[in-house]
Amino acid sequence: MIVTIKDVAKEANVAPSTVSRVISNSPRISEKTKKRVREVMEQLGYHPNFQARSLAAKSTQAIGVIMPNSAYHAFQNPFFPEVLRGISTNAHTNKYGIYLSTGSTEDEIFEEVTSMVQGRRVDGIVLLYSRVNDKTMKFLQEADFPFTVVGRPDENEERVTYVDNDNIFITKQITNYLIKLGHTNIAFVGGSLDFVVTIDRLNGYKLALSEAGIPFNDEYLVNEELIKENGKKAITSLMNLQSPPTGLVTQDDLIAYEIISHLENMKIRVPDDVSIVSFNNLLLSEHSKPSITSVDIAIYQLGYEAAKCLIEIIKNPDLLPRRITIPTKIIERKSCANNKNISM
Amino acid sequence: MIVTIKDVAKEANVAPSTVSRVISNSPRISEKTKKRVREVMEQLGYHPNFQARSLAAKSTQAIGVIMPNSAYHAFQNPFFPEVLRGISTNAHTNKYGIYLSTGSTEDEIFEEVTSMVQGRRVDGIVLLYSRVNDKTMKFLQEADFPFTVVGRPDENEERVTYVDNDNIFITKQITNYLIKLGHTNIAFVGGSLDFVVTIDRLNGYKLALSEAGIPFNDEYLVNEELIKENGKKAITSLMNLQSPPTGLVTQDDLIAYEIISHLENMKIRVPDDVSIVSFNNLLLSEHSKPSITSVDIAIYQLGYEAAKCLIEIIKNPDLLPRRITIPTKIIERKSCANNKNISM
DNA sequence: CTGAAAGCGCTAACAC
DNA sequence: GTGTTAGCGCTTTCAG
Repeated sequence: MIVTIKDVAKEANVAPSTVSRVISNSPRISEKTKKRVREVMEQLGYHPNFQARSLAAKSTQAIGVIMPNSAYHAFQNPFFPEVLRGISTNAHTNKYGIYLSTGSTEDEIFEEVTSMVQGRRVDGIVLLYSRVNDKTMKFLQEADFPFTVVGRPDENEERVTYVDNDNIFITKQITNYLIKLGHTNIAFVGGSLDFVVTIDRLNGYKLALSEAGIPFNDEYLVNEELIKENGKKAITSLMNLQSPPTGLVTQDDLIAYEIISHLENMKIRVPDDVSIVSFNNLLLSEHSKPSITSVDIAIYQLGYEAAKCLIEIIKNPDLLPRRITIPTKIIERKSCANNKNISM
Repeated sequence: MIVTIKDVAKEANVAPSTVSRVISNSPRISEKTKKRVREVMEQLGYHPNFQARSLAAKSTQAIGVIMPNSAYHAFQNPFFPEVLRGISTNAHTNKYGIYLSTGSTEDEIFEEVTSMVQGRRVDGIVLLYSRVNDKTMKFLQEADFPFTVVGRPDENEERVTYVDNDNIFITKQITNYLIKLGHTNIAFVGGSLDFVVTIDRLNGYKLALSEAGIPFNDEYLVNEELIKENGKKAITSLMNLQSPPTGLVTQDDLIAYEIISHLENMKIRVPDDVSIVSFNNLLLSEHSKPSITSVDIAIYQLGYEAAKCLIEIIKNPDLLPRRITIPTKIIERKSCANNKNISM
């Protein structure tokens, strides 16, 4: 019923190894026999068995993608499909399949990764997040297993290959943009400081402030999670500060929309009263009211390069680690205005 | 370096077959030896090799998820991460992995599916779309390979297991909602008629019209793709009809946002001048201006059930095909109003 | 209750 | 250029 390499070999009057070589298109086989074997394969409807091939060749032709499925990384966020699309496009052109893992907790992720690695389910792994002191990443390093990460690793930066934006720089830029519009009371809305991306962006923000001689005020630090839990409360308390912010640096357009909605409920207008800048430049941000000034971080590219580097490493494990920086672009729209209070 | 079942066997003074039985928790092994073997496994850091197991047992413990990566299925749409989350949650609790395939064209998808099936990469497949006359689905049926689909199959409905909303009914309902508000000029914005979901929803829409005695006008049929390509043009020509619509039934909140944005540019107010209803109930739709009345189709559930049914079929191939209908809910918000022209 | 041994379908030396 | 053969690591009869 199942047609194997032996059946093909018999039918084509060659040895199984010859068929195997035809499959891998070995140059040591004459075009004539290649042609004949391929015809038989076609005729018999032969398809190589991945498991058997993996077992014998010790390569699975699949890469694992670790995608945190947590409250932190809101799943309704288009970030993930977009990176995935990048990864899968590259993987596919290199004939690699994608094995997806979505753990909810750190332990679950760790468990899945170890079993993927030890059980040889995949040839390499791309990590879609970078958190401080991550045992999964440590495990991967210690096991010397091929992996790349989307984001900057917390530790051993020089020893892992990763793809990232220059988050410090770009956040400094976008904060400067607000400063140049006359804003000095600028809040930073970000995710957990367990994630390196948050740390980097916060540093960029602080850098811009300090270069402009604006003191850092930690009342202006808002945790994204608080907004997701109870946005109204979080925004209310922010705007009820003695000197409420007139500018907001947000990490994600989705959060920006939500904040704007709450502000409007409080009769605070964007951009008239408060200016807001954000990241990710979702398609939608062009059409929202107001349209949002957002940093395009080239999500697709991030995924594409991460897969590309990973496959290079798989093919040549001695490759030196490297950092790929994906350029970003500030897309200026209508969510920012000059600070009205500038003369105060 | 790699610890195999033999190493464990030697260390525990049993035969490899015994270790194998311990792994599958065979009742024929005494608790005593189970315990001992497990200790050795732990101590040696043993992890079973998936490939070898698959090859010998002819089961991969992985399900394939086919996700069309096309312009039609805008990838920035949160639909996919959300179904995926449902699928992966269920798969994971059943100890199945997820193998992802994202083809861009019909042929690419077909190619990937055949190779997944014939190459025994997966034990079953969930199809994340249903299109008219789909050769991939036909192939799966003919090969008698376990699969489920999210959406209603075009053909052989009674012979495949699928998970869907009652799209005809719910679209009729939501159209009725508009009719009850006094709208008679109601446009339908939908995707390609190659997709069964579009066909069903269009039928629901037509049903509502006909029951209300409103003639169907095909000038009110707008193709979603046109909006994605050139929304401005599409909306302009719709609103410049002799009698422009005062109500809109849209297939996706994302499209709704975009339409609203174009309408506002034309100084047409939502909901004052035009009412709009939509599907998917994205998180965001609560915060958009105006907030959108949308059908919650329980995307997560759709995925969860599709995976559940698939795994049941894999475990018991003789199971009869069945249809799972996931209930929907209309979430009323602020994008609709009574028709001002009602007295005209 | 446990062991021995024969594969699963393929690849990769090693021959010739 | 092509064939022979010995595994890859596991499961599964069949014995005992």
